Amino acid sequence: METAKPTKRKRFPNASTAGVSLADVAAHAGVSTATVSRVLNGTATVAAEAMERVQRACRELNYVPNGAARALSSRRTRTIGAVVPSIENAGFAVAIGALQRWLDAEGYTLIVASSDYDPAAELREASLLMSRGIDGLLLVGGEHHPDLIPMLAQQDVPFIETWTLSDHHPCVGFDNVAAGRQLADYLLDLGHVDIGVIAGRMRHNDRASGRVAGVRQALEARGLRLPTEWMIERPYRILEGRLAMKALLAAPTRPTAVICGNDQLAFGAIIEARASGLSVPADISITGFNDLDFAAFLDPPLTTLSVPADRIGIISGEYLLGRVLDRPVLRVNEIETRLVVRASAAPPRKGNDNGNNKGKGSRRS
Amino acid sequence: METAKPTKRKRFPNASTAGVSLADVAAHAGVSTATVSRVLNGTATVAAEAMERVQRACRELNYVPNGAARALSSRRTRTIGAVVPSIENAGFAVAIGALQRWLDAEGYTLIVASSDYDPAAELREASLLMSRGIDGLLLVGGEHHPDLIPMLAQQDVPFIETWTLSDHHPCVGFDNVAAGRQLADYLLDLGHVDIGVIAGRMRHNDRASGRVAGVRQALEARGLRLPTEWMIERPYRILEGRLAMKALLAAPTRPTAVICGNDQLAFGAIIEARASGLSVPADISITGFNDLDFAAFLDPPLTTLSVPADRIGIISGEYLLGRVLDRPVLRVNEIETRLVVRASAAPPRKGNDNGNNKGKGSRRS
DNA sequence: AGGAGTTATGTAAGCGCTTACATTTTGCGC
DNA sequence: GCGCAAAATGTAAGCGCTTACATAACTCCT
Repeated sequence: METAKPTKRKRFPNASTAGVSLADVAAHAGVSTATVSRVLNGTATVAAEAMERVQRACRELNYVPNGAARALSSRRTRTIGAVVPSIENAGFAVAIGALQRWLDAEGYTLIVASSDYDPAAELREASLLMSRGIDGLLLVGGEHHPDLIPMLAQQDVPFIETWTLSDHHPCVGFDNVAAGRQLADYLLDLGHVDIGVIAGRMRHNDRASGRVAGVRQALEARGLRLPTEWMIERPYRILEGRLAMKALLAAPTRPTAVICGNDQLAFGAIIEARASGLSVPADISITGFNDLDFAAFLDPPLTTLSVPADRIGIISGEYLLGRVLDRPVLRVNEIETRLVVRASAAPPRKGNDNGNNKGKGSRRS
Repeated sequence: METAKPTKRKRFPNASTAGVSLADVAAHAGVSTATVSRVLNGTATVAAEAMERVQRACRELNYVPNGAARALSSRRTRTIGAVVPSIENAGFAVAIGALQRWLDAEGYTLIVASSDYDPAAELREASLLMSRGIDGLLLVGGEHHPDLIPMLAQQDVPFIETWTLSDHHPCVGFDNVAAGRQLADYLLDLGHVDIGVIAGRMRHNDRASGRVAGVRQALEARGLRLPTEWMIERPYRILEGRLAMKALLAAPTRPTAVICGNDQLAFGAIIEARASGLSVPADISITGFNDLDFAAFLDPPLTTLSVPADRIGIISGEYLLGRVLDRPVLRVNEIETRLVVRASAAPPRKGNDNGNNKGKGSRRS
């Protein structure tokens, strides 16, 4: 046991060697592997003639670099991760699309995972992304599993919270409470006092919750409140918007205006209102959120709050790569939302005959 | 020079050692790194007691594996790549979403890149994905840059062409020509003879071209043809659908039915038709393609061809991982499309007064 | 107790690339 | 030509993990 014999073993005796390695390029070009690496990465001055020989060798050999080797030795993957609540949500898709294009131009790759609005899933996905190796991580919102941020700190992975503003963490977004307030104030200024809300799922969704809180604030500032039966939560889908509006119209009294958590819910709400014989916005005003692609084309064209989701994507990329590459970055990046007034909201009908007169007294604070 | 002195150098003297390595876990658990690896990957029998010690060590040390090291040594990245024409295209988004969820359940990661319908960009993106390391690649359609397939073969990367059927390559999809023919036959059976087409961009888009070819075949089988001025190409966006319909309505004679390349174009076409004073489908029938989320909610609800995009994603995953893991796979995977008849198409009005009587003779072959 | 076979575990090579440090080459001034 | 400084290039360690092969431990049978 103490005199273990030195042995010579072959590693991977049957392994395929189809790939061209950096060493092959170096031999072909007549330089060291270090010089090949320098040429490929632009990390040092290389004589023009040697550079040309290396580049020709890469072309002639059809060299494809091994990213895992590069990541392992450089301790950088040149990959950014993003965990979003739902990939199919168009707002996130726009931001992700913009981020992916921006990163592409910077020579970086984006990996996207989804959490289905569940903080435990977000933690799990983030952990998986980190074990695959990411140089930075985009998160959505400000509410996470308690182990997530410490884990990112331990692994030294820069992150940014999007669609929200934060007192402590890097962020790009807007004040969701103010956004909700803005929509409610717009309807209140039109003369509405009976305002309902169709929100997305709010559990673990601080953005949706914040906007509803903003609506409540605006109402309370005018001595009004949001009754329980006018507060509906539904997943962000057209059909769910229909079902939510159906529930609102079935309430003992009806609102004259409805603030929807996004444009898909608003689309469904409009369809259901009209199917119920109501005219939009004459009988009931409806607003959306996000100004998705189809919003302008609805009948009537949707009044909605526009969020430049592509800016969120790009600023996230700038922040994360700024951190990776030690560039100066802003911790807080506020973007502008914009109320896009189209035709789905109007002053309430005077002399309503839809049961509102009966409920008006009970909604004053 | 001949007597080079042996030197001892420190690698990364200032490197941060924040990460816990497999060696740390091994030391903590009192086993070799090989045993830790065996436990984590389930690649060999390990005594229950040792396994428990390893798992506890991972938990106590918050061990996060280094994916690059794993990929380099195992020659597997456990990552699948996908190059799609446009990430924001909802049909592709559904397929990608389904693939991503399926791969996630298999412990694999998906990286998505976009080509903007450009074969040169597709080649570039595929090459980048390969240098990052992918175990398989999803492609869209059957038309590619000539260097792409040979490069995949050289790198030994399994691939699959989606949304198409192929005589030579792995594929999952449907016959695009037959799909176009089916839509045209449906309208012809309703009695239409004056049929226009609003297609997506067809250059390097064999799917769109195939469907238009199918429309032409159906017309020609009945002694009809598709006039040049009724063949419009537009990017897949709602606004473009409006512009295309505007062009069709400005033609000397108008079609009584329009086949749109996807539901977004159809949406825009419906809006423009109605803005022009036409009733859909009474004055002009319109069909879409893909049965996107909003199709059923349009006014009138859209008649469209439904493609199970999620099936495309999942079957792609099964095929690619089957290849990676040496499971039996089918080269050709045909999926069913389905004509979803809603309310946007109807028999043509009798005794049309929109100029069609004048053009009828010139469209007979 | 010894031998054979099976199971469990350890050793050490190496996956492909990067880069700190060492060495060589080049250019310039005297 | 020599000396010095700067530029260019080479050497070799090692990033963290996997796994082929070697060795040790265990079990069963005679």
